[in-house]
Amino acid sequence: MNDPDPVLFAKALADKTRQKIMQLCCCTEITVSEIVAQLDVSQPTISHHLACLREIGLVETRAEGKQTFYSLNQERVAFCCGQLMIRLAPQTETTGKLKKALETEPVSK
Amino acid sequence: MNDPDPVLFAKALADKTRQKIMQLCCCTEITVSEIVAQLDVSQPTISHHLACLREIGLVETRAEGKQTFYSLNQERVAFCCGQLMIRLAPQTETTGKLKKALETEPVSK
DNA sequence: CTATTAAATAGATGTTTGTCTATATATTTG
DNA sequence: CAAATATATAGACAAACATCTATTTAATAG
Repeated sequence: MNDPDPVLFAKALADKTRQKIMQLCCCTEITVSEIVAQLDVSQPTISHHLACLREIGLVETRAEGKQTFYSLNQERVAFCCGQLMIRLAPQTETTGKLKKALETEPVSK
Repeated sequence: MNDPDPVLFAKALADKTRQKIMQLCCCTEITVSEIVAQLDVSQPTISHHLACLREIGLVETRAEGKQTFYSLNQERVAFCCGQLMIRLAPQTETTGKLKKALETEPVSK
């Protein structure tokens, strides 16, 4: 999947519920029901937010029987945050260090 | 000004016109008129977006006669992008390197 | 002091978005 | 196959938002 537009990426993060979901599936796979159980919104709303995140490749999906496991694509999130930093704060020391770090790690993932 | 909420920060970036404005005032001071001249939206709309960005401290202002010069607070933008990365992509190599870079520079700035 | 120019504010309007309920789809179980 | 369970989709609706025009405020120029 190609790199998301910086505006679309920001839009994806611009909601409290979605950021919570991202944190929940950040370091582990999690099912929709488990997310629903932890947040105070309906199951269709969670599914809707997951669809948003999936559309721009921020979460990945693994079906297993009735359940669907979601997990955050942390590499992509980190990359997009880095792109925002480079685009919108090119002259800071922080950004300089980030760029240098990315160079020394030629990894695209 | 205290650190902006990660959701509010993302919301501020979640608009094409605002990201363009941020790029225009990223590396130089610029007046409202100059921004208006470069983007295809009305002056009040630009002023409105600048007010959004100012509210959460992403731009700074300097009045001079009739004109108001805006400039992006790149340090703050970089910091907030870094916070997002750390929050939402804590386990990536990129994030690890960013954190390390931030430690070796104890500056809070 | 009046006219002009720069920017901000007010109010209106159409679009986007987050949420809900209801329903559909798909998988497993009995 | 029928019931139960997990998730997705459809449609409705209200709140938030991006934009515009009109107007106000503030500063300079004549």
